[in-house]
Amino acid sequence: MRVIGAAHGLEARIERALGEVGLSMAKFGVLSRLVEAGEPLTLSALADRCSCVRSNITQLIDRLQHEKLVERVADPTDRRSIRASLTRLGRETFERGEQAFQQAELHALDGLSADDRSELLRLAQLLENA
Amino acid sequence: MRVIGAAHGLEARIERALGEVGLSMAKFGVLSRLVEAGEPLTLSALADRCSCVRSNITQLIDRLQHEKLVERVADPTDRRSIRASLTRLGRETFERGEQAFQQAELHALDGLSADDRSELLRLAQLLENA
DNA sequence: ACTGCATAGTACAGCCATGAACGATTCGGC
DNA sequence: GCCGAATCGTTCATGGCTGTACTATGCAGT
Repeated sequence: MRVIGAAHGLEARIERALGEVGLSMAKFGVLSRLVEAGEPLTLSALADRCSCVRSNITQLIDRLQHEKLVERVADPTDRRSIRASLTRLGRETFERGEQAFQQAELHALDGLSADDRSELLRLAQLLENA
Repeated sequence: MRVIGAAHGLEARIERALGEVGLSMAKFGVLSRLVEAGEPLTLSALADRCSCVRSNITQLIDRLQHEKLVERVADPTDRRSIRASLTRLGRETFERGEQAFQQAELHALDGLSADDRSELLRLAQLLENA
């Protein structure tokens, strides 16, 4: 499936761009969800929004915490839960990642006309709901 | 990037289909290259054709060999090289994987018209060469 | 021949993702 | 109030992928 190969190429480009600020797609995804939520999120909530399993989030947060981009904070209303909270460094790193991401995105679509882009988006949505 | 999400969905479907004959995309890819080459390939050649690094092939072949789908055979002309050779079981498993793969591929594109499919292919190729 | 360099495969460490199993907590129904 | 079911996060095993080192071998050029 050629489509998959093309997508892998795209991913690699974005991954490379994010790599320059020390992020991966996975880490950037987590930071994005935290930023857009505007408040610390439960690890389960994070797993839902990242469309992955909870054990994956555990590891991702482990690494992000180790890099001081997020913190684990207790949830006062449910002692089972742990919330991931963005640190200042995390928020800053996200913003730099955002720049790199958008730049890579634009650069990747250089060769496509505006019509092509909207057509591509339409087909992608069609595929997802099939 | 919505396109990447759609591609992941596709991959998951194919992966599930291949799973029913005990294969993954990665393993199926290796078997495909061996079948299309028609002869045992060195691990480096395999890495080139699979567009991945050699250490990845080492592990993949480890697993395939463990499942008796391929064998490691010495290369008489270069004592550094090791060739991966399809077993009878490997060839049979590939053929069953081929069926599952094509079926999943067709099923995934159910919702697209013939025009949409060729358009999708065109855009994918455009993206790859950008 | 010998030395130096490229190549082949592997070992190892790390990242990302999954699924199964587990202890801790919460909650619903009785 | 108590018990069973659901939920929370973690751990472990497995698989796929990368990049870096390392050994063994081949291939110059001198």
